[in-house]
Amino acid sequence: MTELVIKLTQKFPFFSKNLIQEIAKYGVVKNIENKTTILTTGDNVRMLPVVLDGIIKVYSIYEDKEFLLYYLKSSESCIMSFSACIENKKSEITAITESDSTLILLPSEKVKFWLKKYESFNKLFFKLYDQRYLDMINTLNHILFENIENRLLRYLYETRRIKGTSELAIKHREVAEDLGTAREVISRLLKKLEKDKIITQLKGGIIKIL
Amino acid sequence: MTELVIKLTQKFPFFSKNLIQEIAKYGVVKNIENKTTILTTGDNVRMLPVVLDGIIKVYSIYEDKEFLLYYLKSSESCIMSFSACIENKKSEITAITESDSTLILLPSEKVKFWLKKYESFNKLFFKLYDQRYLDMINTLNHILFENIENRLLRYLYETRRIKGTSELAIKHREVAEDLGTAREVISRLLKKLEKDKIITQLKGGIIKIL
DNA sequence: AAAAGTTGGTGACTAAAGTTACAATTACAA
DNA sequence: TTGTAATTGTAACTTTAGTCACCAACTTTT
Repeated sequence: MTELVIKLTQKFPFFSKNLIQEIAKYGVVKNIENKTTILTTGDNVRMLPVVLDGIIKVYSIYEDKEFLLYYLKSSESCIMSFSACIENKKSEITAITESDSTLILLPSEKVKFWLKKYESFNKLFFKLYDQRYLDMINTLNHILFENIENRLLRYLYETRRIKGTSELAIKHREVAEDLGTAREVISRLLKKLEKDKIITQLKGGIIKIL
Repeated sequence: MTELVIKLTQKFPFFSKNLIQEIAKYGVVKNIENKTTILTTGDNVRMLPVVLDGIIKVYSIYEDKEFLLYYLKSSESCIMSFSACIENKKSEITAITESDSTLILLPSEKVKFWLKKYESFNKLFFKLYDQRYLDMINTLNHILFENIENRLLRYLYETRRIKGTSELAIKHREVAEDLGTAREVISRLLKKLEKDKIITQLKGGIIKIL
């Protein structure tokens, strides 16, 4: 049993031996370093990326304005790439690694085939769609009915959860883009959160959640 | 060939004869009159509604505040009911008929079964998820980066498209709820659009798009 | 037809967040 | 280390939209 098979089995315990074998055979493993763009709006998607290790940030871009849609973690795939991939459409999103990551790229033809052949594979994507859609409904409600301060707090807590650390090395500018607002607004609010003893800002541009 | 089979064949030309037969056999057709709630947040979903005729409005409700997620038209189904249905979860949405409508209710067990057995059935739901997700990304960008006036215009044009008429019988209060804003704001803006000769407001609460 | 409820119109006010403009600080490279 | 670029801080201002208060018009109920 190769290392890849072992890893795939760990990450996808609900996949059958056969499916794992096929994925290992046709998938292309790639190590990608932090802050690398793996997909941009408009790209043709011929291979579906699935995350083995690392974190990937998925953005929508609308008239030059970014907005964070979701993070991809280990064992997850990007539903927007999935749909672009199986329908031969162009990518509607931009994906950037947020840590050194390992992906496995699955050829779109095989993805379509596995979708028919393996129920567990099929189910995974329905599940991802569902999660992402519910998530989107929440995001939408937050944008509509909550003020930015709460959205910022939510963002900080969520980022801590995803990254697994309370010390977030992230620029104000980036936070602003992720939330679809202006840098000044974030600087102001972070100062306020500091005053309220919810965070501290260490030197080196690190936001520490208390 | 029964009337139902004929109708199903029209609405779902990509479904096989067998699938159509099964749907006709196990589906329950319901005629539902305008403004009827067919599903509320928290309901158990044991039957998946698929629209044969009519229009259905699907809402999310967040702390008493409604927000229009999408309209369902003929040949469409509600992905949120779908996911609730196949995973035995409770509904996260509220659905209300916007015209006298005909639905066919599919038992969740059969839905799960058809999903495996019929590729065309499986594909339909992936397609719906995809459409709805892309739609959501757009909505999100509009909320974040456009002012309410534009969002209102978009809403009016979209409603005209869905309803197939330029004379929309809709209350200001309802428009406000759909867009997640306040009634006064809508009244003010509709007056402005009237001044700008983009709409007129007829008596009886009808908004006519020019 | 009078009363009660619903809907729409509007001015005045408030709050929130986006913008401008620039200063201060920190990081980085020559 | 010194100059340059990137990042952060902040005050003042503007804009947008949400809120309040109230009235008028229209509808429905009694």
